[in-house]
Amino acid sequence: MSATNTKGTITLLTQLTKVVHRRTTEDLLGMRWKHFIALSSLYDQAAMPQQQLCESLMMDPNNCVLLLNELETMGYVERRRDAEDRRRHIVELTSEGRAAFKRGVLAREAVEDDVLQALDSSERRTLRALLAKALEG
Amino acid sequence: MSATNTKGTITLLTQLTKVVHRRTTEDLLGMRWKHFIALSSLYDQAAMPQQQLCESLMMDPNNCVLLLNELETMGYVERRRDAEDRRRHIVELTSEGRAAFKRGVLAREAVEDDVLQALDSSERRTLRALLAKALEG
DNA sequence: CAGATGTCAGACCAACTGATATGC
DNA sequence: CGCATATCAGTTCGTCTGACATCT
Repeated sequence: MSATNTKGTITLLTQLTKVVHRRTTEDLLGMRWKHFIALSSLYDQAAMPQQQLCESLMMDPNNCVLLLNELETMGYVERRRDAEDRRRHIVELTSEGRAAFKRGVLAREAVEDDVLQALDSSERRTLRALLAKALEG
Repeated sequence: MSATNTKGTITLLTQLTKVVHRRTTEDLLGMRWKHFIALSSLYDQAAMPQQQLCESLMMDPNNCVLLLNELETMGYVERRRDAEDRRRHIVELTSEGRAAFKRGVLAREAVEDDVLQALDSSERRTLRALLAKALEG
């Protein structure tokens, strides 16, 4: 085992994520990071069952409840009962939530530029593609 | 803004890190992830000032104290006063710590294989290089 | 004395565990 | 009744803040 090989890919991954979180301030994003991630999932598919949202956020259902409580208080999402199965809640993005998310995207792009400044645009595309591929697998 | 572009690179980064942490159990690694990261820094450079260690771990000094207390209790590191500047502590990896780290590396490699299974070895090398480059910048 | 380093105690936040309520 | 979904309370964990001690 060489000295240069002691920092594995997932160690680097963890450390870069730490840098991202340090630089993504609530002021910059207009909301907390976890709220932004949640809105991000809802933006692509405006209404989805609460459970499905939890899964896509890799969050356990208990935490998801608390998160949605907060988002609902902020006026960014709404929960309504599924008519077909009244145990389920359908989560919907409000127009206010949609607008807040769009504002956040600009902030995220700024952080991304900052954190990935050492990479040119081709390298960034490659990085993004590799991360996406790893997550699919 | 297209729907497929709403998940930026740093969002994917965050989510992949989440997957990693879920799969890196304490049992598998033989210690907690944060302890492993600390030993990793000390492995390359067996003795270093406490403050420098904190910085390389991107951790604030207060937390670093607590972390080192734990590692010292486990018998993996030792702290001694710097003779040249008695305010400073030099942190040293013990032979026991060295051995525990080596065992952990095997576990980490297994998790890495698991998490990055969708990527071939060339893609993994590329990913690792891009992450390292971004962290240097 | 001022500044640097390290230590600890307390507050604070985020995540997990277990119990409860409702509907299938 | 057993199972699924959602909710909340309590606990636990990790991190941050502020006060203090030591040393230059």
